[in-house]
Amino acid sequence: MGSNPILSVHRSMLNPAVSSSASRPVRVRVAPSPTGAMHLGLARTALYNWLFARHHQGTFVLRIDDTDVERNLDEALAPILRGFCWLGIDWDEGPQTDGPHAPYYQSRRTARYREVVGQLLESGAAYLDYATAAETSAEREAAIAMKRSTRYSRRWMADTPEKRARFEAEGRQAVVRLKMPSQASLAVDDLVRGKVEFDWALEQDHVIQRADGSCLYHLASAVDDHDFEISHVIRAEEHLSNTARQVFIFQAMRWEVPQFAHLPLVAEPGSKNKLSKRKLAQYLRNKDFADLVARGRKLAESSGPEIGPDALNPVSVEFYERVGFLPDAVVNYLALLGWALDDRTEEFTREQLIEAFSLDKVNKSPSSYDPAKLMAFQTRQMLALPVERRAELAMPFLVRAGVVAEPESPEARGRVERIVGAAGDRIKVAADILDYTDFFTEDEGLAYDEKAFRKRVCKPGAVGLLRRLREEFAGVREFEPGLLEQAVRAFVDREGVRIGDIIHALRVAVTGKAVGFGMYDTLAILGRESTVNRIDRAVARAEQTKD
RNA sequence: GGCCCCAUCGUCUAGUGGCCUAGGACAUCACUCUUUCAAGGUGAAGACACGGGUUCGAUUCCCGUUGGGGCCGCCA
Repeated sequence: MGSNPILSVHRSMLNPAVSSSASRPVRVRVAPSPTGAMHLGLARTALYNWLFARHHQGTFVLRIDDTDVERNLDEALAPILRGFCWLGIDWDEGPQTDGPHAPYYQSRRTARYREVVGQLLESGAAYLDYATAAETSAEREAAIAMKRSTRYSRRWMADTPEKRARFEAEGRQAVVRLKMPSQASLAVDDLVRGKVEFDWALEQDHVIQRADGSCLYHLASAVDDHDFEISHVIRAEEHLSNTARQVFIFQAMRWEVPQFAHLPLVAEPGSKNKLSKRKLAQYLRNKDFADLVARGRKLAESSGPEIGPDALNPVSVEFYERVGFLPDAVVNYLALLGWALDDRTEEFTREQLIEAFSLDKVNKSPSSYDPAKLMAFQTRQMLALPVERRAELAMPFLVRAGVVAEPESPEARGRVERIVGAAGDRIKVAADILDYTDFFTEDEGLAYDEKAFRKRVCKPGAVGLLRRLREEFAGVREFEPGLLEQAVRAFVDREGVRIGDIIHALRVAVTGKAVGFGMYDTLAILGRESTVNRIDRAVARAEQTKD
């Protein structure tokens, strides 16, 4: 049908694309419903809205879509607000800050919604419907079974006072439905997708108000977008099919329709399905995702039960905060998940992002969340931080794990700085410090990797070398990496062995493990006393196991 | 099933008719450095879903096919 140019010209004349010609001040919003956790996808949508607002010196509104009042608002909202704060996405109007259109909670705007419902009813754009929920769902199922359109039959529509009286005599209660047009179509000029068309006849007569007078999402959303003077509705693609019925409300009310921009979905690792909080078990099959989750588990082990399930789920923003990601790294990664400036720029500060961001460079196809790539941004930014700062970020994890006492001593601080310095990019997120708590354990409590111990320390000749090296260490002027290296090199020369012949045994003796940081850094962190003690202990242990 | 959307390396992407023997990043692999593990250095492999048009010329425009996704609630 689109192949006939005359027809399409004709059609587009009948149905001019919806677009606001008047340039209004930029006002955007993100409208989370309080579900108790901030989904990564919401974070990305919020970020794009925020960047768009900041780029255009517009206003970023945070509105709480809590028309479904079953949940405890405060409890469910706090983690979401916290997510915004942590990411550094600040809102100009919304909870706490308020603003000219307060309140920004849908649950407190019901009077206004009812007013609009009244007007819609009056103009004939909506009608009273007396079907029960059971009746409509039975009808819908029958339609599906017969492979017919599931559009509501309007069988219980009360379009005359008589019908209304009759239904009410039956004890029925009315909901309010939108009366969708039965012909023509709507073309929406989407800022990322271009022209999108909807056939009105296929649109459902959506319920906008329940029998108890409470209003539903589509109505509330349209009313708020109008009342809050939202100029651009930037939201996820899952809302694309909702657009027609919302535009219908705008048009019925003769309101100026905002511009729409539908963002590609944030998809699962390695698939195009919508990323979901509930599919954690499945995502664990992805190695990079599993690595992330492992960090959360490690953290939970070390710091006890105050950590809830959302904090352990990388689909939720809270996870990244908990395990010590840098918010800027997450923001940088998320910005690039569905948007790119050019063929090479990947690192952006917030300011650069604001400067560079535009909707016309947003992609159309879903983008899979890739934990490995996020980690690359994180590692890069982490390593760019001075060692003092990284130590500062790591410290709370050690305190919570109970290996550093509070208030921390200058000695502890110095030691953590040395550990962080020696660890280099092995500490990618702040919680990774938890891999190195052995530096804080008592010498007597050091556990050994048994396999490594046998291979390295129980090796013939190793014990003798360790004994003599211990004496060497006892005499080193200062336990400092450079001097330690000199001492060890001199030692192996004297012994006529290669450095590899002793260093592995030494590593296992003092750390219990086969792998670790640079040997001299390790020794310097441990200090003379621990080094000597640990060698003694390992030597004794090796001699015992020999028998 | 209906409607809507989408389609470049494994992943994120550049590309808007000739600059493309398709560029970058992450991941992968190899080599190198090395006291281990990382990191670093060097290099390699790796994509325009398919079929028709339009055009002197298609990754790029059009149509179709296939594939993927979203929505079809008295949820948001």
